[in-house]
Amino acid sequence: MATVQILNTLSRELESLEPREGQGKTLSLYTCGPTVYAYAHIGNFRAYVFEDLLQRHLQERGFTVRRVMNLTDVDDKTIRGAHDAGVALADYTRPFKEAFFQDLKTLRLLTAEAYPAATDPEQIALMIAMIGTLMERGHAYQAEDGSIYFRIASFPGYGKLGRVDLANQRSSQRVASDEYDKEAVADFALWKAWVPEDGAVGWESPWGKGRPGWHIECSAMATGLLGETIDIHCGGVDNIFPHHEAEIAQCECVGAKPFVRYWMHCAHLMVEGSKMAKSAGNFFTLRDLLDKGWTGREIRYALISVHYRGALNFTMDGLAAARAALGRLDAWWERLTETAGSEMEEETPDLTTEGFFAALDDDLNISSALAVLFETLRESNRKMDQTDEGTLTPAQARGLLNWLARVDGVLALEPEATATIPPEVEELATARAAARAAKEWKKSDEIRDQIAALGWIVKDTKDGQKITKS
RNA sequence: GGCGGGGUAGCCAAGUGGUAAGGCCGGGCUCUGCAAAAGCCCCAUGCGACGGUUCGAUUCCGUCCCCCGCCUCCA
Repeated sequence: MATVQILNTLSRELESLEPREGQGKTLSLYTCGPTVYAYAHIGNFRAYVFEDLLQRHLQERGFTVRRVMNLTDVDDKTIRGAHDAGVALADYTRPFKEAFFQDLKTLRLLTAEAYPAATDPEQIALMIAMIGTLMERGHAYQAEDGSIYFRIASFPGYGKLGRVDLANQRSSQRVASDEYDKEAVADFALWKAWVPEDGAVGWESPWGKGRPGWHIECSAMATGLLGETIDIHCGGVDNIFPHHEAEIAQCECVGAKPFVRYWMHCAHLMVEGSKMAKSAGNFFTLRDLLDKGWTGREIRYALISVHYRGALNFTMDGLAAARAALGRLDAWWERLTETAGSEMEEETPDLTTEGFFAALDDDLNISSALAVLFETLRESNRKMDQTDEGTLTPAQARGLLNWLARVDGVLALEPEATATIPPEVEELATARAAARAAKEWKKSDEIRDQIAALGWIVKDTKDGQKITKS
């Protein structure tokens, strides 16, 4: 059995993914979710698609994956958004949460075991309890503004994930302005005391009314739902520091040792060669792309086909390339299905197909995996082109289809269910077939135009007409 | 300034101390009444630059150039 190797951000080394003692083949996976103050953008989805690929491949390798993803539904941006819209916080975030779940479906992302939200009462209670423990142990303190801060000086391990030496940091201007109450500039908020701008948003706590800090949210949810030690924790590289660093500090000071065994981070994406930014006009939500006519699976392909640790340059050309590649895959799939016919016995063709999974074992080397897929496509097509003894047998085609089903368990790129052809189009097609049989080409072409006018495309193949939606 | 990722054909992108996967585009051919689709074939003397080690380097070492990210709440 091959082992799955991944690059652990903590060690910066390739490590074999092994479950904990006594956990059988179960791995827990915590993934940082969206802040629901707006529609998630294509950069966010790059991370989610990477995590989905990871989960699916682990499952293919026989692991049971317990995954949790959080929803941040209270922070400065959501509060400001609700205030500007003149609605309650929950009413402001609800549509974005719903949209998020729709988007997950569009991109064919597996559903997590739980999607805890920061404002869930039980999560707030967990966070308060955790902060209480940190206070008792001297890892946190209340500042003059009433907020609770984590005392970084009390945790020597701080900086180990991001390899950050706090003594050697350039002081940035945005730190200096409002953080006047803290013992040290790097100390981060665990509990933010209520201020008038918070309006109706706030929860009672032993330290007064307020709301949780961002970092404590993930710490509480992760350990609360998955246990003190999490196997894998993922996110974007920008979360390494300070977010994940803070999570480690909080959890390990409360008792989890270690908090996370394997950290994995994906690189950012760029759009048309530059950093995605609203001001640059290259900022896309998933919806924006759907409106431009791209499909979820095309976007999924474009996002999944570049190794997660490399910067991904997301472009319209890239989407077009995804569309073309998928079209080729679809045609092949269909051809294999026809060749296999009703044959159910499978025969393993003489092609090195297992390399697909072996490539993914190597830190999710998707490029090599896709290379195996396309090489298999070409070689089997070559066989199907041959009419004599070199041809692909139905049993071999069945074998390839079974392999393809496993491959697609990981890639999730199967064609959309074909739309049913309306009766009037069906009738026209029959008439056209008759005209073609009679070699009445002009009539045949006219009917083709009529069918096109109804939104369908006719293609003549050696096996007769094929009708697809335009 | 510190830390990290990266520079491979028109575009995207693997990879290896021994002579460059794969995808898209492009070209050719096959199929075909036409069209479209599809299939097959072809497409990097070279892997940011310059040195060095080596029988041999894109791959190792050194120097340099460029791009991107993080440095306190952005995937």
